[in-house]
Amino acid sequence: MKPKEEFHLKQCRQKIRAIHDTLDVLNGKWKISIISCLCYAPMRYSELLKEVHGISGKMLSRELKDLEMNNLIKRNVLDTQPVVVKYEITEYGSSLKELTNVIADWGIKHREKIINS
Amino acid sequence: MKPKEEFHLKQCRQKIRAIHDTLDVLNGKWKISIISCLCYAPMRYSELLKEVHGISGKMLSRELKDLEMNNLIKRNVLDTQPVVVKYEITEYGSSLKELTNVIADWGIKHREKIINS
DNA sequence: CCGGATCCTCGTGGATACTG
DNA sequence: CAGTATCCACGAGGATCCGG
Repeated sequence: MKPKEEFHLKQCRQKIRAIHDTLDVLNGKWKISIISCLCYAPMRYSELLKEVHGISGKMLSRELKDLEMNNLIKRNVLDTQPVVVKYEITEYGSSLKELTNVIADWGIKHREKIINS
Repeated sequence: MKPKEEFHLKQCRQKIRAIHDTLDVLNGKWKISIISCLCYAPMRYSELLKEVHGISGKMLSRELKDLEMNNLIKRNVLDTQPVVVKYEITEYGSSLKELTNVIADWGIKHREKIINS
């Protein structure tokens, strides 16, 4: 193998490892949507349940717990009656905003392509 | 609700729909890695099996079939003995390159953050 | 070498009912 | 309102063997 190819291959492997690292944190089909949603505004549990279309209550609470563990979102319990819980994105979580934008942009293009074919 | 908030909410919903569209095509934990790999060079089945670390043969062939159906990659059977099969990225598939870069970049940052904490 | 077929396991995820 | 608990179905995904 030529040195140049070998270099490319090394880059490729590093990239795959990095992608795997990201997907470990954002696994499942909901987490990116939740992050994207909370990038716009803090939201309550019930609001997320409506906005993230198709998610069930169990999955939402599970995913929220995961995201909180990874310090991507923050859970705020407001001291009211009845209880109100607000989820908001952390500073670290907002570093994912570009990622969500790129994914959403491609989705829009893809949808157009499907419709036109 | 104020008009401005309502506008934001609309944007948010559209974005979530777009994200879902993308994830429908790139579901599972392997497709993005495969795409990223083929962005570097066309590869054979057995090469991908080594490069995409952890994937099993069954999953690889299944994912490749999915990606081919969505016109993101192309399967080339070379007329040799024994048979050689090369997978390469299509023009449409290469429109995902930016996406893979952004995901990989975040993965690298995230790994650094984990190590430093 | 490139997979397909088969069998098996386990996690994902929905539905529903229930608690504070 | 904001979840938890339980039950259940289904598909993801691994292991292994087989065929062109």
